[in-house]
Amino acid sequence: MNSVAPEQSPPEVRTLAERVFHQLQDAIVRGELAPGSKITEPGLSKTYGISRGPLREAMRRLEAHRLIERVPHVGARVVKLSMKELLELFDVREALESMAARLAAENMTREEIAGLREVLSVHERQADLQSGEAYYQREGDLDFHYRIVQGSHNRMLMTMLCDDLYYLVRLYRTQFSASGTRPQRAFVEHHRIVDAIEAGDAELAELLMRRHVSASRANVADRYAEILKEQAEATA
Amino acid sequence: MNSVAPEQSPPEVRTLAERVFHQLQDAIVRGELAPGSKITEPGLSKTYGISRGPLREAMRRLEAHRLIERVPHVGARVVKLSMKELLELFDVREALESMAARLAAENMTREEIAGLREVLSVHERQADLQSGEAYYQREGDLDFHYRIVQGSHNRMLMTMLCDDLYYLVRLYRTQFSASGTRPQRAFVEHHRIVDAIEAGDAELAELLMRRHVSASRANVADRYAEILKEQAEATA
DNA sequence: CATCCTCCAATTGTCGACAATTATCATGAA
DNA sequence: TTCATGATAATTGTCGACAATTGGAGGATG
Repeated sequence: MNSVAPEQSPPEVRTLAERVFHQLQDAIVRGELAPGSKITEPGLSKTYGISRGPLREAMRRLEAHRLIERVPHVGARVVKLSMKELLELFDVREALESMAARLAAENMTREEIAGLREVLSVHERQADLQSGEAYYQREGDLDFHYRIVQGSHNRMLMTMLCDDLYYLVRLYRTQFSASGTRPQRAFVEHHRIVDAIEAGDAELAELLMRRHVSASRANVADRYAEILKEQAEATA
Repeated sequence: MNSVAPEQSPPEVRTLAERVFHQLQDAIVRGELAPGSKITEPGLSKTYGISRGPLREAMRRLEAHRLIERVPHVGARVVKLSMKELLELFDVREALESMAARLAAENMTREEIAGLREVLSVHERQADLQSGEAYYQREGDLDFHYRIVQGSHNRMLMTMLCDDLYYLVRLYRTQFSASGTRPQRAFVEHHRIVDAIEAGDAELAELLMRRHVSASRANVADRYAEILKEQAEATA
């Protein structure tokens, strides 16, 4: 057991359209389909060996999940996150995930909390390993957030975060090749959040999660400012 | 000018699939398609005079917007909100709209604030009219929330709330025939929120919006508890 | 040389037909 | 009567072909 990425219970692949939807979703998030690149229906149709009917339905779902952008009679492109949009994403995450933490503190079962602690200990072991493997850390980070959202017992929140926003988060990580968020500091923050949840302190859990996401956002913004500065100096 | 319901800038009706999507969206929100009723593709295809291709794409969009629920090889039904799901919706709104109010306090322009005050004054005039017209009050309430979300200048938030959640809110209002939210109290709360936004007090705006949505949620929950109680007495 | 127009290839939008799956209902047995 | 069972009708999933729209190449014109 212990797959890093949380597995969907029913992968829902009973139809061609759903299968190709998941395949495309994966390809986009992994960066196999370059951000901003145009995707044509005949092209994908041949690549995946299906007709355009189911393909178009898959694309409609991708569009709804904000992974591609379509213009009528023109075509579709893989979404390309700007820094502005990335910061917007963080604001939305801050709002939703802090609410999730609050609800988790109120609703999580003992078993769920135990599972959450298990995730934490796995992360610590990885941190001890001096992991240069940023990938697993990143996925592990998402795993942590996943479980808290699940613990909120709010299906609407779960859908919004796990089915929609987290794919965008993954996409951002590949697009910006974002290696680092301060792992050690994040670990501490994760621990404190779990402590608050276990204590049933909803307000504190909410506040800590909010700071956690906000700090992550600030980190990204700072890194971006640095990059801009370096570029300016390079051209000068 | 001054349409109560905010008009989308480009109604995006360049294709059959989009037109029928909006038509169906409207029909569902208005209750013309009964909640929980099954909708078949041949049926709608004949009703709207289009083939099943574009219709299926429209249905995929409706599914993504949570207005219908589909099961592979079985069919689709108009969504029927349970009280549990309705309360979940309020939690999500509380998280997102309080964030929107905070951002609005930081980013709204003078013109936007003026427009917001205009909305308030329209509501007051309606309130003076002893309006039994709950409908306009409800739409006016959404208009108020719309403008604040717009004022956040966060496109992702705008899409989530205006394009997705607010249709569910409308749907709930028809399904539960929810006439009343404490209009007079809501007006006062609206005013205080605008005051905070105009003062640029992000924290206060956020807090007030949060309380506003939370109070609305509590109101719904109380009404529901009453109904349950009445039903229990009726059967007894 | 720049600008506009025309035509053409490619892509998207739409349609009707066929295949696969499911729900219904009638039939019969316990 | 009730339950299992199988045929049948209806609905969903998929496909290929045709129509409509777009973007660009190429040439004509100022």
